Amino acid sequence: MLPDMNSTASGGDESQRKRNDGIDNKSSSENLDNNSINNQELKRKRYHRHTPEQIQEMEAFFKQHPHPNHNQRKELSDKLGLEPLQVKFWFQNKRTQLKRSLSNARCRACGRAIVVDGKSSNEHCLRVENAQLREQIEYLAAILAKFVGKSLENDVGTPSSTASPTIDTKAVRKLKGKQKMEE
Amino acid sequence: MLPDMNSTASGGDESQRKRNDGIDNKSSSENLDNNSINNQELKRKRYHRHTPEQIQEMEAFFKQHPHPNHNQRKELSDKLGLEPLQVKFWFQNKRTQLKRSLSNARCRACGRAIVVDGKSSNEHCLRVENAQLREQIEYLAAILAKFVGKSLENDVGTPSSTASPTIDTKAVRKLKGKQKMEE
DNA sequence: AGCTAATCAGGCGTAACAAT
DNA sequence: ATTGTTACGCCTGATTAGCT
Repeated sequence: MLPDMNSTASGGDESQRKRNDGIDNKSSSENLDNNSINNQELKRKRYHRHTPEQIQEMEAFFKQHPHPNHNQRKELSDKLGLEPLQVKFWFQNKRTQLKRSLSNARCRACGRAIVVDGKSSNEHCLRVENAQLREQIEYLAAILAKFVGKSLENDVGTPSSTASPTIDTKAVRKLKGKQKMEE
Repeated sequence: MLPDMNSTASGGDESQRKRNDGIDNKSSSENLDNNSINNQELKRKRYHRHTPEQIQEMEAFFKQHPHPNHNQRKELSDKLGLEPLQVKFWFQNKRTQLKRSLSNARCRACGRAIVVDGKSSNEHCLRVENAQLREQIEYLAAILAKFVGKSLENDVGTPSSTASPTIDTKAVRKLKGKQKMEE
């Protein structure tokens, strides 16, 4: 099923596609390409679920190795009749899901809570806080970078334009909520 | 998904190596395993540096827009004779580099071993690190305040208040990845 | 609604390589 | 040997498409 991609001769593999820069041109109907339908019928995003066996097997594997490497993925895909890429997707989504479910406990005020794989909640809280702090530093640094230009280098005395909507980073997105970037 | 971009038909490209956007194939190794001996020559990674003009131009752009969107990237690639993907890479690398240079904090009070690759980052270290991060934030905020004056609405100086639902972010991820599995 | 497969853009780490 | 630059892989988080 899935197409495969890749193709380079060397062997490798995996692929991930990327499409490009073009943004979305595709909006709209799925296939509008009238003339070439021949492409691949596979391409469609047909909804489909993996069989219970496949899921079971993967789930079992997941318990031992939440982060399979390419060999392991290949092995699995091979055994289950899925493509490596699908296996990869599955694990990714699984991880996300797991994480989401783990974070229902709240920790914010650090009132004790979840235990993330064996680490004490205390340590965990510190780590979280730490991560947040770092994020914030990143955020600040980003803004600062915009004002300053690039630190050393020529003079930087002209921030003149105050309006710079794009500051980026996830921190910003997170802080500001959603906001499309324009420009 | 698939296939790519043009893959089908087009055919021909080869001239310059990668043209597409999607580029991604190749295997390579990740960390641990590498058994294939056979491919070595194929994998050549043609190395080359962009010309001073290209760099200069991009750098200039970077100052104004560290995060160019597709259009901007395309425009640049067009003007400079690079592929969009290369431009993308360049900006990515540039951002990383900048960030690195901005954060020289490191854990010095703690004794310098910020990440002990085994599993022993104690609470103490975390706490110290934490304090330093706060200090750094304060510092950055102060500088920023000078540039911005008063237009910041939300206070930046108070971390934990920022709502970020995600509990484990990069810090955790880093730890997990590095230490494979514990326990 | 709630799930699940797949996609996209971006970040991090790192391999490959050139220059010092 | 170290550092800097280009390129790439894998990952994550957010979204989208398609069921149930």
